[in-house]
Amino acid sequence: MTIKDIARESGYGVTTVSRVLNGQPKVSEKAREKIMDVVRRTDFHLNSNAKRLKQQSSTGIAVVVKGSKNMLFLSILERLQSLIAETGYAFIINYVDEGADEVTEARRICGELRPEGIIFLGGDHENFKRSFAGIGVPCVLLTSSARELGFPNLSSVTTDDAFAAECAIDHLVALGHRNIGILGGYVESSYPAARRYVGCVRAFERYSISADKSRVVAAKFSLNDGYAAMERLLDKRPDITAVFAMSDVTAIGAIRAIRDRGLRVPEDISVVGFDGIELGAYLTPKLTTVRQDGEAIAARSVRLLLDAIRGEGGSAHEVIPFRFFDGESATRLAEDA
Amino acid sequence: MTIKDIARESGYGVTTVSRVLNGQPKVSEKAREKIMDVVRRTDFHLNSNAKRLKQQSSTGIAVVVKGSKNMLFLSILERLQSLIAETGYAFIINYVDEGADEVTEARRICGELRPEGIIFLGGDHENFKRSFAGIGVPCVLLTSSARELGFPNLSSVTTDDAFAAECAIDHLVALGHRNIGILGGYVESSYPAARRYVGCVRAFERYSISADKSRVVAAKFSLNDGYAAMERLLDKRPDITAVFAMSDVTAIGAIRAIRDRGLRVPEDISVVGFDGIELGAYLTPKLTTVRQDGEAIAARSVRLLLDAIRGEGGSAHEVIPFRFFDGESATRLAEDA
DNA sequence: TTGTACGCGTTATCAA
DNA sequence: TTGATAACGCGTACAA
Repeated sequence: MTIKDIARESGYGVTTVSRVLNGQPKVSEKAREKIMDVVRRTDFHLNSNAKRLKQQSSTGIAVVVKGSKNMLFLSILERLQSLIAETGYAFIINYVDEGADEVTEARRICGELRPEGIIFLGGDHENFKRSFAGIGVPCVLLTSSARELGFPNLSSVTTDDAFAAECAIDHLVALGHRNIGILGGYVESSYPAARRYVGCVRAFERYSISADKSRVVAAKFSLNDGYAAMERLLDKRPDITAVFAMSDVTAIGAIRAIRDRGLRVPEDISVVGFDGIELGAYLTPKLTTVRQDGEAIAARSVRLLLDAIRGEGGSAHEVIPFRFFDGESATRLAEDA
Repeated sequence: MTIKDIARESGYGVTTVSRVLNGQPKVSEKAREKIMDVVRRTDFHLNSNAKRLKQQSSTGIAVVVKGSKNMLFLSILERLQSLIAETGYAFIINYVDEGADEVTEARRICGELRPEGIIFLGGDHENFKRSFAGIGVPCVLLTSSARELGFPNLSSVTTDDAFAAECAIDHLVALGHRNIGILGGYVESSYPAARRYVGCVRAFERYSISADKSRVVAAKFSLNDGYAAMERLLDKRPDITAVFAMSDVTAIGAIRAIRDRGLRVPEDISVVGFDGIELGAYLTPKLTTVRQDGEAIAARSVRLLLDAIRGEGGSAHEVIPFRFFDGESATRLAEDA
């Protein structure tokens, strides 16, 4: 069943059928009705491969997700999909492992699927430096600033990670904590993790707290990595009274580890997370955290990408405001501690 | 940049280039090397639109997800994506709201994107009865049996929902509970919810417990719906001592609601969930639940779909075993209660 | 082993 | 307002 069949069936030519199907003007009402009639009767749909081949356009918008355990990504992803669905683009999703090279993967996708644009949900700057030059379509990197990468076709939307982390540490210090552990992402490969670490150090310096490496343990943003990292931290520094986890899932894993050691949260160890996933407010204690505005991040990034696809405006690097959420998982340090 | 350019550049014809690019035999080693050389140098990729147009094939495998709040779906989705990635198909994802018509949506997708097959993650039998006949490609429905729908191109992979729910109730009864509330999905539109309810009733009958409708509250599978449903249940039946929630996220929402009323879990109210999401074991108390084998569900469904796409084997309806996970959120009914 | 030429289904151009 | 026809880039009969 092709446009030719519809043409024959309706008594019109293929051009007219094409016009009707694409809602173009310059078609008589009579022709439109007659053709739509046949189309409906036969449940005909345009072949998008042929259409895109002809129009030199492509499959849709590809999303490359790095690290699927991160619940913030999941909520952003959901938002992205509904925003992209509204535009009529297909939504092609690809998960890559946290250790994988998302940019090389994106190049492969570009070659095979020819997306109009790519959204990177998480990404390693090193990979971008090494391979991004080969990518021609507009891209947006989320939760990691690409400003200093300086690619003309790469925008980014982020939270001010350093400042947000600083706020988290501020909060803990204000509660009397000075012996604070950090469960981080991998600072070398994760730009947000690096920024958050910078924020921590900045706060420590302000309070003249030594930024002791022995209180920092790297962890992927997942429940079990948070758990394992917290165990290591407790082994190395049983004296800590508070922990800042660079993602909420890490924090949740950490809380489980703390409890499995027979300690309480927040009485024995205060925990502050990062992300502000919906789940946090359902936990007991409610997770104290820095809330990234996933909705806004998704909305802005789609906006930037669509503008870039339309050729309007070059690359932009936006910073979305965060909010500190004062939950119950961090409390004042007991006087006698 | 097309294969013509590569042909010209390499001094060979398009056929040879095409053969090399598709790894076909009947090409001299010299030609292969020379051509691959040019391909690499120019970073050339085949145009998938043209390729698929020619091969009458399509975009990839579409996945229609109904109800994105369900964390079990998320883990299945992740698994699906990596399995499908291995096959070389593109992975096209579409979320539809829990109230929406996923089958009509799938028909739209079929028309526009021409996927080779469709995986439905959740779905309403009514929608399938009404509109599925228009879909020609092989499909698999997950977490809801399509056996009685009887479509030749619709397979399904499920858990034995009725039996699993029965086990959950058994567990509660064994702990001494007889006044058990149910936080369910919408029985009219969700087949798994209906099956789970059947299992509950079956268990109640065995123990001569009245299956009182006043102890049943419908809820979508999300945190806030679980919360709201539990509030309604507590209003209607403050005398319940245990709750069976038809999904883990519902259970987590319910636990928050119970605690916000000043009650304890499990001391005052025992809670059993359903799904067995990874998170459950990180909560305090650890969630007692029925664990669906998401990994196996994903693996089997991809297998079934690929077989069907290759024209091997018709529709099949598989049931994946579940395991009861005895956590800490359900405990023995206090004697004096 | 290699090349020529055609057609996949659509849209764009141009003439009617 | 309409229609014939030429691309779009690829795979593949068929010929060499």
